[in-house]
Amino acid sequence: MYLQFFMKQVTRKDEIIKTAAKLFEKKGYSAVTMRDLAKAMGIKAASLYNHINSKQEILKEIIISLAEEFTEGMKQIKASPGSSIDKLKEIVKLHVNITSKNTYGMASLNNDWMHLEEKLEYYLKLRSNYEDEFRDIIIEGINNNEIVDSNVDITLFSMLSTLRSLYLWIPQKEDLNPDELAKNLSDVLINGINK
Amino acid sequence: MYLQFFMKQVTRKDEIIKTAAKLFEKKGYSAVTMRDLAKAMGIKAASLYNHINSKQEILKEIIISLAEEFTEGMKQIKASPGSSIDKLKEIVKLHVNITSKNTYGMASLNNDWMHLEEKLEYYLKLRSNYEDEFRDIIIEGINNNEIVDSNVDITLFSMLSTLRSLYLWIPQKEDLNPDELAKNLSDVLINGINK
DNA sequence: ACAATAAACTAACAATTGTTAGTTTCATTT
DNA sequence: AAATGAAACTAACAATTGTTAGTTTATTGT
Repeated sequence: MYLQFFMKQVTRKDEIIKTAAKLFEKKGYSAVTMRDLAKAMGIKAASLYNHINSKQEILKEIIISLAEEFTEGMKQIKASPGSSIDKLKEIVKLHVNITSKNTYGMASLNNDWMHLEEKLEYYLKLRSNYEDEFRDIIIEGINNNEIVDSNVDITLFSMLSTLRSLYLWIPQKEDLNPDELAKNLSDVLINGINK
Repeated sequence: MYLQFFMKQVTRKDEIIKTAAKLFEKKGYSAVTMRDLAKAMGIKAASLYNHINSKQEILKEIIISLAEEFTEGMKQIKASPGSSIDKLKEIVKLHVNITSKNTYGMASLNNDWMHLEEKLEYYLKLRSNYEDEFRDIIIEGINNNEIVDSNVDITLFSMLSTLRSLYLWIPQKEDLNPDELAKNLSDVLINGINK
């Protein structure tokens, strides 16, 4: 393959994972059978095992790679210059970008993480670290007099809930491009809706 | 039973539904077996069928009653006097109250509605009506110059996402009472966090 | 004491589950 | 032409699934 030097090869395994994510989004991990997945791929269930080791592994690949993307993004934002409000805007962008690229996977991340088993602990650690660093930015903003001094956890909760639900809304709003969505969303989240 | 005239009787079926909701919250509808549910009730799986007709029925009872509660609440808010902002505050209260009373059921409402089958269409209708009336209140507020004229759908999305995620946060914040939570939440959602 | 009722039980079922073993097909490389 | 390797296949498995039928147990009202 003469493309492999500058373009990441899409393996059969990748296709299976992508198709699985689509099915998981509709019915959830537990309700999707290996025969459902095989049918969606146009093959027999047993053939899937030439490419993957287990159903579990598919879920793990979907969720952990996304969780690590968020971790990496947060690390960069934390290290960046700019005000706390700027950093919050960057977090919004991070969520919009990752979710736009992989809405199906985000559904699994949000709804099926409890079925991770061996990787569950690792996932929970990434998630709680992420929330802690998010909270730190809010606290920093309050101390800098940039952010209004209301209940920190409620502020965090409100922003995170909205950002985590993005996967539900982005698919049906194709007219809005990611940059514009991120801008509008930042406006509402940061400035509120009161006139 | 001399209490039945002023207190609603708690039947065995009610206990099963309540226990099921707890299990569904942890692992999702599909991953919970009738044997899991029976074990949690301290009985055998077959005994459940003396009280319920099917696994499906349990899910239906959990979700539809909640959906109808929201529909009824929205109806009252719509008919109430007061500004659009007042109505939005009432919607926040509605969500906080219903979710506080039944966090487990709210998890099913959010994550397992797609498994409703016969009642799916009815549920989807209630939900889209609810969203429409929510949107109408926002639009009314913009026209009255109460609410800032940003993208209506993004405003709706942001508020609804936060309110729908309440079931994830209320259980771990027992110190905060519902009224105070509703007040703080309204503040953040309506006035934003910018100083 | 008797009958009625609620709520549990045992035993079993047909279907579906994730997965394994071994085999075949077919395009590419030697 | 022969060998290789990727990717499909058939057939089967042991376990688990929701559910039914028929029976036993305990409590309550007459």
